[in-house]
Order: sequence, then structure tokens, then C-alpha cells
Amino acid sequence: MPELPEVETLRLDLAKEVVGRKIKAVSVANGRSVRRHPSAKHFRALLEGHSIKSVGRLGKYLLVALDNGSTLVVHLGMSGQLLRVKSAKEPKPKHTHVVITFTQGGELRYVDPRTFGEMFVSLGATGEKPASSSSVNGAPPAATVPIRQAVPELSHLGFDPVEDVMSWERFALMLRSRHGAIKALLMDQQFAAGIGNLYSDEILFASGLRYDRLSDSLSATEARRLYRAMVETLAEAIKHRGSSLADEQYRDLFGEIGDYQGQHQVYDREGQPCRRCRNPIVRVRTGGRSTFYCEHCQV
DNA sequence: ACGCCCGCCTGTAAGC
DNA sequence: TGCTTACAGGCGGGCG
Repeated sequence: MPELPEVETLRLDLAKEVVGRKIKAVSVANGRSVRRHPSAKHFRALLEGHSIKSVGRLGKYLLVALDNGSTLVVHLGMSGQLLRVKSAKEPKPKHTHVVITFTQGGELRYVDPRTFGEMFVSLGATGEKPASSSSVNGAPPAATVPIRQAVPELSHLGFDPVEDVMSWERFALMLRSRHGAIKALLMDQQFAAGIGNLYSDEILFASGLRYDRLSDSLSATEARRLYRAMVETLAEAIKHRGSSLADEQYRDLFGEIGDYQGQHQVYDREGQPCRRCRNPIVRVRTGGRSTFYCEHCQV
């Protein structure tokens, strides 16, 4: 379940560890992880011989920019891990589907037991080098424009709550333009990119809002609280290097677990006392997934 | 437009 | 103890 904070933690470490490295070889052990390509060979050929220029992120997608203008896109799905190892001799974990070897030594391994995740190389909007960093005046936040040009496959994604700063008034307007349960909206990647089941529950607790409040029913104060809670909760989780739960197995680039799970107010805390009011945290199932909340603190 | 379900997957854990 | 079942849920697609 890596969500925005976990992917951002990976991005920050990748930026330090792999930028400037040249891809010597790529091996694919499970083609399902590169299913957008006609073959594993096709995927490999697009990567081999190219150097890594920078590492970006949009929602839950990692964007590894290469020196020829194409972008290696990585999504971890439910159980994906990206692991940086110094030596190829280190034992390979089960379900290691893709290995990228660098000319300078060391390798990057993509491990994903459930294969919900994927990797693919995007050639950009026209298959040519994307424009450097020109901004488009008006509506969408400028930061997303180059990314959307570089990776048209991700053009359906909404704003990134960490990268794309906006006024709470604008956010309130976006809420009012939709009708439906607020939790489902937060998790809708076409609305906001990067929030999943865990962080939507934490954000809603921090906002004092129930998961089933209708998005167009929020007062201006509530919308402002939700916006601030969204930005602050995600930022705090990034500071703590993301959440690792007992069953989930999120690991960072070095195989280490995150630290934010200890800060959780509601997620995976069914029956435990609310840290604010001591009433037990409630768990309900909606749309096939669990929602954790406090009946007293969230209205 | 929205809610809800399925299929895709494997590892873990609870239930019988 | 051993088998079966449920659950975890991101994402895309379908249906009502």
C-alpha cells in the first residue's frame, strides 16, 4: 500500500543514490511487471545505455527521467519495493521481477509479490524530448505541466497535494463541484493523486470529518480544515519516512521500515482508544474496504 | 455522476 | 494439526 508519503521517501533517496548513474543492463524475470510493453526485450532496450537525470513523482508514481528525454515510470501497487543494493551477490528476495544494473556498480531491484505494480518507459507526448520547464499561465499548477508532457500516460491524474500548492478557497471550489462521499473523493486519483486508504482515514480524522460526509456539504471552515489536514498529514508522514504495517511490508530503498505507523490516529486501530477522546476507534466496511474513524471526534 | 463489484495477485491469519 | 476461507487494496473496467 505505498501511498504518496512512502513514494516520496523513495524519491528523495533515489535522487541521492541513482542520479548520474548509467544503466548498463536490465533483466526482467516476470513480464507481468512490464505489461505495457510488447515484450521484456522492448522494455530493456529503451533503458540500456541511458543515464538517470533526475527523479520525480506524481501521486503514487515515481518518474525516473533519462538523458534521452524518456521517463522510467514505476508504480508499486500494493506490495512493490524498490531496493538499492551495492552488490549483485546479495541474495535476491523472492519475487524480484526486474533488476537494473549500473555501469558504476550496484543495482536497483524491483520486488513485487502481488504484481499489482508495474514499470514502463514513457517516450513523452510526441515521442520526442519534452520541453524544458516552461510554465503555462492560468489554471493547472505549473509544476505538473512538464510532467504531463513527459508522461502522457499519467495525464488522467489529478493534482498532487504535496507538489501542487493551491489556495484552500480553490480546493473548496473543487469539493463543491463534486457530489459524493468525501473519502472516496480523496482517494479518487483523478481528483487528488497519491492518497489511498490509510492516509485518507488519517486526513479525515485530522479534519474532524466523517468518511461519508458529502463533498458538497462542507462549510468553508470544514473545507479549509480538510485542505490543511491533507497537506500537513502528508508532510508529517514524509518526515517520518512513511508507514510500515505488520502485514504490509513497505520498505524504503535500503530495506528499512518507515516510522509513521506509530503516529496513526485511526488506521488499523479498531477498538483501541481514540488518542483525543479515548472512545474506541470504529471500523466499517464500505465499497469492499475498511474505514477507521472516531465516532466522537469526526462528524 | 456516483456507488459498488470484479479480476488481477500472494502472503498471512483466522476459522472449522 | 491441516485445510479452507477471508482479508489486505490500487487500478481499470463494467454495470446499475
